[in-house]
Amino acid sequence: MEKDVLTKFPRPSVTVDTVIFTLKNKDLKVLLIKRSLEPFKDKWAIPGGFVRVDESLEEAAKRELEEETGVKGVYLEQLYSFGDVKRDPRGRVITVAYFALANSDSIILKPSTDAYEAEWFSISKLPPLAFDHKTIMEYALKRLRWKFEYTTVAFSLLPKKFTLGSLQEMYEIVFARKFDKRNFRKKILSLDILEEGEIMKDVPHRPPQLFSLKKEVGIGKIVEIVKL
Amino acid sequence: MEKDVLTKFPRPSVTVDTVIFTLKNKDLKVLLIKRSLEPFKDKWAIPGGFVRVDESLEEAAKRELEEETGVKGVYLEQLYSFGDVKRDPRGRVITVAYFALANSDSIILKPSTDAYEAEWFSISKLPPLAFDHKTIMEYALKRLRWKFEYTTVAFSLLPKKFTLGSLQEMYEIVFARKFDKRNFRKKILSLDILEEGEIMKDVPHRPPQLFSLKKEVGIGKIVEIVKL
DNA sequence: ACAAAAGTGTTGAGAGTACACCCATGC
DNA sequence: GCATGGGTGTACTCTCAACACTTTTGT
Repeated sequence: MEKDVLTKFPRPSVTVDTVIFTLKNKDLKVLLIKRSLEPFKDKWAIPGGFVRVDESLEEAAKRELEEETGVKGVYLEQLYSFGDVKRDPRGRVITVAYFALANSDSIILKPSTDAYEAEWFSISKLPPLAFDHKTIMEYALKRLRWKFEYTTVAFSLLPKKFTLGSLQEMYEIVFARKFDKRNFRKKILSLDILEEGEIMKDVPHRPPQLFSLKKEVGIGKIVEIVKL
Repeated sequence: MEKDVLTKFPRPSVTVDTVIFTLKNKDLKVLLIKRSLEPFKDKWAIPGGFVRVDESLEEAAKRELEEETGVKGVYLEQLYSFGDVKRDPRGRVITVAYFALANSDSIILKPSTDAYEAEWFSISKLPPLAFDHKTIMEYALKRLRWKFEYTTVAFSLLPKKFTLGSLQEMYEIVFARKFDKRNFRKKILSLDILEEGEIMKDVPHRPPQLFSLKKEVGIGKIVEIVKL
């Protein structure tokens, strides 16, 4: 009797789709895969797949992410669930979207196979996307900017040790605007979330101070990084 | 062939659960229903139900909400999706949680039936909850406070015309602290989101100015209402 | 007259913004 | 010596926070 209620209703399929951001060549990029099957054959899509019965939503997202990028331990958070009746022409499919931030140095993309091609796209030059993935992408970008403004997630896109210059450059890429160098540095340092490391060597200019995020701060902490 | 992929994986059940907040007797309340069936028989739970194949997630949440409270047109937004493997002992059930804000004057609770009882609980005196509903509730409360701080959603809990006093009282209830009257009024008025209405009559004290939210502002707009 | 809530201004502290030049290194 | 990013301070403005008394009405 208890289980009856679960079988009484037709069940939708559930997928997870993960928008994976990285920073490459001074540009903000997302990973897309080219579909090799109908529907939307040869269109680009956000990587994802079906949730298995023995894994949680987050586990599913992590598994798919690792399958696609060979990377573990990236920053991952749930974005939103999309469940319009007709979002997938094959039938009723609800997707739980995630967004991830990966340091591009640590990513080893699986080589493209017959089954699919994967490629990094600049967010300013996205191709047409399958399903409702354009909506998901817009949602992810909004969330990314918000997270950059109010939390420490940005540091997950940088190596452990970084310069204030590279941090500022990253913010300028994500917000597509310049910040005043003195004000930016003053603001970041006043947050008391960084600790000094060594001085970088062998650079063709004045050697910069390296910083790292204080261990006790952690990724994702809310701190109002940038007040525009 | 296209449909094969949907049947290849066992499909989970999908529900929507909606945390419905209201303001009653100077207290922040949520609507809970008492379960009449196992599992968790006689425990209190967040109202919800299964998503039908022919309705979107939001439509499902609206339908359930109307069934429970007889109210349409309340503020409703998606909260988060919870999908731990063992969150429901009956089997794999993923729930998409919503949160809603309803003006208590406009709510007509369905009378309790054999099937279930519904009751408003003060958020400071919640009973033990079924499933993972405690987690969902905590999540909803966090989101509520955030939304009050940064957006205009609060106005959906008030009648169309309200006094600054009642607005401040509501904020004090939600944040469980006092605000300075002069600073609060100054801040709200400086946002330029209100318009003046009549003067309230027949009150046993100085008659207050009534205000309403400017039509062009709308519920949910981001404005940094309160900077604590 | 008194109870009850409405209404009203000023000041000091801290944060945000605008702005320009010198520094240390590799080549 | 020159190209390249790194590093630094001040003055103005604006917002936030603290704080107490008078007004208008109904009873």
